[in-house]
Order: sequence, then C-alpha cells, then structure tokens
Amino acid sequence: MAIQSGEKSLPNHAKEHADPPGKIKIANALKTLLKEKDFNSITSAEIAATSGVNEALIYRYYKDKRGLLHYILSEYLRESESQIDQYLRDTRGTFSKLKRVIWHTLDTYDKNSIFAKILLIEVRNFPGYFKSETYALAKHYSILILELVKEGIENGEIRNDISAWYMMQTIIGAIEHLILPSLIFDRKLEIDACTENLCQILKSGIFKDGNVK
Amino acid sequence: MAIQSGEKSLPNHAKEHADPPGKIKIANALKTLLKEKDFNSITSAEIAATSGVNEALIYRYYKDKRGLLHYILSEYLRESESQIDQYLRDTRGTFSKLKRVIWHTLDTYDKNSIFAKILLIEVRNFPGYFKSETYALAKHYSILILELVKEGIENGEIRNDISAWYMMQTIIGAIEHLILPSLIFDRKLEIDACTENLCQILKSGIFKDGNVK
Amino acid sequence: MAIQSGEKSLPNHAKEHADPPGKIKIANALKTLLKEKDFNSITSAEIAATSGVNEALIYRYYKDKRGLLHYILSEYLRESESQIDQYLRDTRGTFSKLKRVIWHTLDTYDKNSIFAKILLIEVRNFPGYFKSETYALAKHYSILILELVKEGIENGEIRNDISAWYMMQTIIGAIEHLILPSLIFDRKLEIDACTENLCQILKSGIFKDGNVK
Amino acid sequence: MAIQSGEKSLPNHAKEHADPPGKIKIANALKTLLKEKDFNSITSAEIAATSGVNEALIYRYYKDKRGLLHYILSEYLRESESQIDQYLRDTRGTFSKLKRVIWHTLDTYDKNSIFAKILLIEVRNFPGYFKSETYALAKHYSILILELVKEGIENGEIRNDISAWYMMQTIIGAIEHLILPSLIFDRKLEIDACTENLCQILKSGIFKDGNVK
DNA sequence: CATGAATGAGTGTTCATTCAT
DNA sequence: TATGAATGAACACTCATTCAT
Repeated sequence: MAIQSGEKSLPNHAKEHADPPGKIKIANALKTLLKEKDFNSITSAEIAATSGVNEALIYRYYKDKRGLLHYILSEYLRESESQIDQYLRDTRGTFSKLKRVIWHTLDTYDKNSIFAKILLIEVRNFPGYFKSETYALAKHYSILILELVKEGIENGEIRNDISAWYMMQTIIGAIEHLILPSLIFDRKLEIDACTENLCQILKSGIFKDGNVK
Repeated sequence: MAIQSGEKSLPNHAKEHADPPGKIKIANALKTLLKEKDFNSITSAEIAATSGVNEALIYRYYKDKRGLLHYILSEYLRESESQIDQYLRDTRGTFSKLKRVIWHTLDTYDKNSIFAKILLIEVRNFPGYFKSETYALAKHYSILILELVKEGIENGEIRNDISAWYMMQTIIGAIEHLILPSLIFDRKLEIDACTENLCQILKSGIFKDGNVK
Repeated sequence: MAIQSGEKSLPNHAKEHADPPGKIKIANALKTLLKEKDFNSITSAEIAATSGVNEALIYRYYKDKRGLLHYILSEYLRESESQIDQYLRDTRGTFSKLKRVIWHTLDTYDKNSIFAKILLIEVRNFPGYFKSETYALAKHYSILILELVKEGIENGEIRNDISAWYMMQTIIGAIEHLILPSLIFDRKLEIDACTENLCQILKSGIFKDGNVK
Repeated sequence: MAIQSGEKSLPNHAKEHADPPGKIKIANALKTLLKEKDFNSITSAEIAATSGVNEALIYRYYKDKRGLLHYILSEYLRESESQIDQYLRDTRGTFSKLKRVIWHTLDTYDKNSIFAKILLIEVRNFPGYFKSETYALAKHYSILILELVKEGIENGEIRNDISAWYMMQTIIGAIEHLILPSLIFDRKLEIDACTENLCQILKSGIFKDGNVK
C-alpha cells in the first residue's frame, strides 16, 4: 500500500532488500541541492556529481528527473503520515487529535522546508500531469483530516451544519497560509503559537462551545 | 534618480528621446509572456517572436534576458511610485497617507500579479547578484515607508519608543504576507478589507490612541 | 506549390533569397555521409563536423534530423520531376513518353543511389508517420505515371480493359524491382537494356499491338 | 569444423554439454525481436527483458551484441547446411542436386525472412570487420555450390568452358536477386515457380543440352 | 550459472548570446 | 535601427558494456 511511483520497477523478488547505496545517494543529493536552488535549475549532472555516482544511474533507479523528485516527495509524505498515525494512536478526542495533527504538520513543514517549498510553490509551475500525481500523494493527507472531521461530527464534538469537506479545506488552507510566508521570507515558524491560535479559531468557529474534550 | 540598470548604455544624445519602438515592443512582449509562464521558461526566441522583432535586438537594448526583466521591473516600480507620490500630495496626516500607500500597494500587486510573483517568489531562486539588484529597486519603496514613519514620529502621530526602521519592516512584512497566499493560491485579494484590517492593527499597535488625524 | 516540409519556417519575406550557406552545407554533408552509412547511424555531430558548421545550426534550419533528411529527399524529387517535365514536353506519343520516364527514373536512381537506398530500403524501417510523409512526396511521381496511363487510354494507345491505377502500380513495381538488386549488391544498372526490356514487356502486355506511335 | 565465433570461450569441459538455458533464451529473444525491428534498434535491455535473464548474462555468453547476432546467424546457417547435406545424400545427378539446393535455399530464406533481411540488407550497413565475419559464414554455402558445379563439370553434366567460380557466382546472385524484392516489398515468394524458372535458365545457359540426368 | 550495481561515451536537441552587415 | 547567420555550452536521457559477488 506504500506510495512509490516515480521509481523504476526493478525485479520483484528484491522487495525485501533495502535500496542500493546508489539509489539512496542520488535521493540524498537531490535533497541537498533542493536546499540551495530550484528543482528546475538542478541538472542531472549536478545530482550525479553531488551523489558521487554516474549520471546514468539516476535513470536506472528513477524514470526521470521528475520521477526522482516524486520519489523523495512520497518518501517524505509516507514518513510524515506514519508519524501522524503514531501520534493519533496516543491521543483521545477529536479536538486533541486535530491539534496534534496541525502541530505535527507545521513542525514537519518547518523542519523540511525543501519539501514544503516544492509542495506549496514549485509544483504549481509544473505541467498538469505532475501536479495531479503529486496531489494524489497529498490527497492522503487531506483524507486524514477529512476523516478526523467526520469522526468529530459523529461523536458530536464538531458542528454538523457545515459540510465536512468544506471544513477540511478550511483547515488545510489555514495551515498552508501559515507556512507560506515563513517559507518565502525564510523566517522561523512559531509552531506552538501558530497551533494555539489556529486551534482557538477552529474552536470558536467549528467546534461547539463547551463540548471540547 | 531614475532607476535604469539592465539597459545597455546607448549613445548619450539619445537619452532625451523616447524609447525606440523595438525596445518597447520587446518589453511588452516579456510582460505578456510573464502572464502565462515562468521567467526561466520564457526563451529569447519567444520574446522575439511575440514582439515581432529580431532576436538580436533584445541584446542591443538590454544586457541580457535578466537585464530585460530588470528593466520592466524597474519601470513598473517607477510608475507605481510616481502614482504613490501623486496620491500623497493629495493627502494630509501620516495615518491617512500610510493607509493610502498600503491600499495602493495591495491594489497594484493585485493588478500586476506577474510582477508580484517575480518580486516575491521568482527572485528568490535567482543567483545572489540579481537578487540584490532587485532589492536595490525595492529599496526605494522601503525608504518611502520609512520616511512616512519618521514623519509620523516627528509630528507626534506615531509612538517614538520603537525604532522607525523596525516599524517599517513590520509594515512591509505585513503587506507581503497578505499578498503572498493570494498569489500562490490564485485567489482574489480583498483589498479594502485587507487595508482596513491592517491599518486597524497598526493603529492599535503602532499609533498612539486618539492621536490619529 | 513546391514541396518543402522538414524545413523550419523562417521569416516569410526571405522567400526570394537563396538558401543561406550553412543550410546548404548541412544538406550536402548529410548527402555525403549517406553514401557511407545508414541514416540512423549518422549523428548530428557528424553532420555538423562534415559540413563545418555548428551542430545547433542544423536545428535552426531543419525541424530535426529527420526533417533534414526529408528536405534533401524532397529537393531531389522536385528536381527529378522538373527534369521529367522537360523531357515530356519534347516527346510525342504515350508509349514514347512512358519510355522516357522509365529511362529517366532508372538513370536518376542509378546516379543517386543514396536516395534510392533511402526511398526503397531505409524508409521501411522508420515509424509510420515519416513513412507516410515520404510517401506523400513519392505520390507526385505515382500521379505522373497514372496521368500518362490515363492519357494513353484516352488516345487509344493503351488498352482500356484494365484499371489505370493497377497498370501504374505494375509499372512502378517493375521499376523498383529492377533497381533494388543493383542497389543492394552495388552493381551498375544497365539502364538502356532495362528500359528496353521493360518497355517490351509493357508493349506486349499493356499496349495494344500495332497501335504504338 | 563447427562455426562458432561470436561466442565467448567457456571452460573446456563444458564443450560437450548442450548450451545452458540462459544462452538459448538469449538467442531466442533476439530472434523474436528481430521479427519486429532493426538489429541496431534492439537494445541489450530489451534482449534481457524478453529472454527473462539478466542483462550481464548476454556478455557472459557472447562477446557483445554483434557476437550474439553472429551466433544466431551461424547457428541458422549451420542448420540450413546440415539439412542441405541430408537432401543431397538422397539425390542423384548434379542438376537434381542443384535444383534441390536452390529450392531449399529459397524456402529457408522465405521461412526465415529475419535472417534473410540481415544477411542481404542489414549487414551492408555494418562496419567492414563484421561484414567480412558474416561473409566468412556465408562462404560455406558458396563452397557448397562451387563443389556441386565442379562435380558437374567432372561428371560431364556441366559445360567446362566457363570457370566454375563464375558459374557459382551467377547462381548465388540469381538466388539473392530473386529473394530481395520479396523481402523488401513484403511479398510471398513463389518458391516452386522461381526454382523451376531459374533451373530452366541454368539448363539452357550452363548445362549441356540433352545431357541432364 | 546468474545477478544487481555501476559507468563512459555518447545522442538529439535547446538556448542565450554574438557577429557582421 | 535592425537583422540573418552562426555558435558554445549545456541538457535530459540512453546504451552497450564491465565488475564484484
């Protein structure tokens, strides 16, 4: 069920083997380079030089440059989501869960600004097909929030006079809105304060008063 | 004091003449193309084709592609600033002036999202030397705000216990912060509401109560 | 009405100008190289080196490598056809005309074995779209023969109990059949003898006895 | 006397063993692929994928891609020749033998048009050294014909006023000449009719009248 | 016997830019 | 003022082939 497109399909029986060193080096090299510059202005030659492997190896492990980007993006999202799952298992109450998810998301974006930049800015300049591939990845996250909201509606914590989908959109929009400027202007994000504020707003606007656990 | 870098220095006697048709056509072509795509993915050939002139002519009038971008950027800023000057002449009171400037800035960014995108997003992916060149352009604007703030301090409208420079930074930051998401997420900017809100915040936070004219 | 695809569309007003030297050099270089090797195993770098121009110039004048091939092919066909036209103007009687055309075709193929090779052999390994592009060129020739046959039917020289199209196909097939082995086995073609034989066969098989002028 | 170049020399003790499965799979894969496309546009990766073995295995069993081609070519020729030997053992009279050989050759070429294409067309675009390697293979066949002719001269069936070598060349040329167009124009070969016609010509031209057994 | 990892040398093509006129 | 011709330096991507195990 893992998200892994962007990779080339190698012999199936190798599934249990870890990724070969070259593949990892390449992914790391792109991550490094993305800290410094645009994805589009990073060349295959640079990726190869940075990772210390041959240029052709990139194309053995990944469909193309975009496939490589897609791979590290999905890897990052997969990891982030599994952490969120962990958090959620330890938390009771929809409001608390939502707060945890928001905090974690802000924290991860802040710690991985390269990915945040790609997901929030660069992707928007790519031709459509990639946008949708990437959004397919990001959709997992949307669904997570949506499920949480629905859960809240069912257990009575969240008002039921607004559609769950609309509330999810609002929450995600708010999060992105918070992160974006800190990303562009290279500012540190005040994660705790932001979470607190956003949750406060959601509580007054979304959650029914007095019903929060 | 006109901002003109990016242009090639042509024979001096031409200085007073208006720009030759070719030069204007080229600049307009780039402006047009920027509405559709990334600066980096616009080719000189496209610019030439769109403007209906020869490719080499670009390099007669501008140092290079970046020089051309710089030129239209500075042209835009010059125009915007002269409009602001106009507005300010007709306005009394620092607060009112500041409000006017804020409104105008939001309005211009909104109407010229191409430039906003470049100034706020694209430039950040350019190599340092161009970034600083662009900041040199934007400095005029900073200074304008700074002067306004200083004026306010002097005439007693603005509190004098915070450095003028810090207040200017805050104001500019707030403006950019407001514009950015609407830019990235392609949303319409509520200029009046934004201005009102921002000014309200500034009034409570920056201006001394009851002292606003 | 000239056949000219494969070329890049350059500014229209230049139509009366002759082809620039670079363009000609490139075309000649490919012609030279085709004498020695496969089209597919000729590299752009080789074409550039042989013609003494920069590699990029190829792509200024031609859409791509195939476009260049198409160009020299169509140039050759255009020239050949205009020569045939010349011949036909000086000849009376359908049979004599047909004989002239056959002789000329064999002669031209023999003198330009590079083109013969491409038209009869290489093209067959190209993906469909190019095949059809090339056939579009060759169609001119088919039509010429077809018209001749029709003329013969109308003036009573050629029997009218077989469809003109079928007769044309037979003639073209016979010609190609004659040329092919001499091409592959690098043998000189006995043009006069071949023409004589083929015409003899056609006369007994296609033309009505005693009716030939 | 077996034809085996193109192969890598493996440990001697393996000589008597049959070919290992990987080796056979690879050869079959290339044969399959050759039905669809040019030898030059078949990649090692494709061969490996089609045969279901590792790419590197190709180079364990064959010197290189050309070596593999050479191998299947020689295998095919060896098989064909051994069949001819069989036929010849059951036939009496040089003319009858020659007729059998001709029929078999046409039949085999017709049934294995992939090989026919390579031997008659593709090889001509290869660099000289491979061309000559292939001719070395085909020489066996020439010698076979030559021996037959000599036998005919000795036993009085064939005229002795023309050199045997020249007659052999004529026969081989005629055969290839017959096959080529059907190959290029993808037509079915009329094997019986062709054999009959060719033999008729040879009988009138080469064999002494009335002397044929 | 067979494979996964890795690579050197291209491959067609693009693009910003310069030069001569 | 403007242009047609020409180019150097990349660029993403491919392929036959080798090596260690």
